[in-house]
Amino acid sequence: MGLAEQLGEAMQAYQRAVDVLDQRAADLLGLNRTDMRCLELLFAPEPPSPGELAAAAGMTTGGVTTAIDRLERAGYATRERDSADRRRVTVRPTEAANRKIGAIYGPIVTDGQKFLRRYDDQTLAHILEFITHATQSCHEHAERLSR
Amino acid sequence: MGLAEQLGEAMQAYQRAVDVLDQRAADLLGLNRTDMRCLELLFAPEPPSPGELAAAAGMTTGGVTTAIDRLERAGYATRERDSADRRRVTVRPTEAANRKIGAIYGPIVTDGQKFLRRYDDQTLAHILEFITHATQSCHEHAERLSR
DNA sequence: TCTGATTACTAGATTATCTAGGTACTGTAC
DNA sequence: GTACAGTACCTAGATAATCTAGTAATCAGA
Repeated sequence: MGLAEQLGEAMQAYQRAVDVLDQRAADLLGLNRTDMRCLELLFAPEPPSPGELAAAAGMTTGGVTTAIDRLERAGYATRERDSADRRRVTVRPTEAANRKIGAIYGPIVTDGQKFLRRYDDQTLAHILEFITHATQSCHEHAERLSR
Repeated sequence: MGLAEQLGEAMQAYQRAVDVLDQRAADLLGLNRTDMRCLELLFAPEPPSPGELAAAAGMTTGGVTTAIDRLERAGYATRERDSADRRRVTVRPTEAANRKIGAIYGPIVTDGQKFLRRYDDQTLAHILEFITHATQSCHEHAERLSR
């Protein structure tokens, strides 16, 4: 089996591991997986509206409304009405959510950063390039599957 | 921002992208996310028992039983009773599940393999090493969070 | 051969999610 | 400015998923 093929399998194994970890994180936060997933999506570069969240999470807007209700009640998210278009709402993670998520995932990130010190800049650039490509690829294929 | 830090953010973005993709895949298979998650876990090196599946998926055995029922009914999994210990059951993905999952994720893997051709073996080895480490790290931290 | 532990399953209660429709707001055409 | 179509989010009731608690079958050790 070639290295590229091994890497394919490794990516799958990585996904399974992340999934188990996310479950533990959800347990700790007292959230079900759907709410956890919504919460993670709130950390995207632009905080989404409920509608965008519904599209990204593959839920109905009604379902998202109650999910946000739960996140808000648990203190992990806030709604903010858009002043320009008062129909629109922006959902943001709270500082508490930031902190708790940081406490859970932070050590893993730190671990990773430490591990990465063994590589030179060119190798790092290549890894970054690969992950970025994989991300782009996921977006494209998600798009493909939507049609 | 250093390369290692950028990579940290890239990994997060990657997770979000995978999540959206998984949702589309679940839609196509006609499964909810929990059942999809169980199905993915069936592709682990050793096909799990319902109990192991429950532990990995963070569900109760009762919940897993009905999830497997649905997967079986949909033709994606089969139960097989252990002949040595007749209390135990092994849950396996079916050929149909293999095929459908392949049809969905295969093109992405192919894409990735193609992209990887630009790297020499040493770089590939480093990327593989990084992903393997990240996987190991997830396992360890999931363990940490369980206590 | 008991006894206690383990494994998976079941029934009823709880919780989450969807469907369908409502309300509030926006922008456009008249 | 008024009516209208479109958009964004939310709500109520129905459906579906999940858990809690308890059961049956099997196993391993005294």
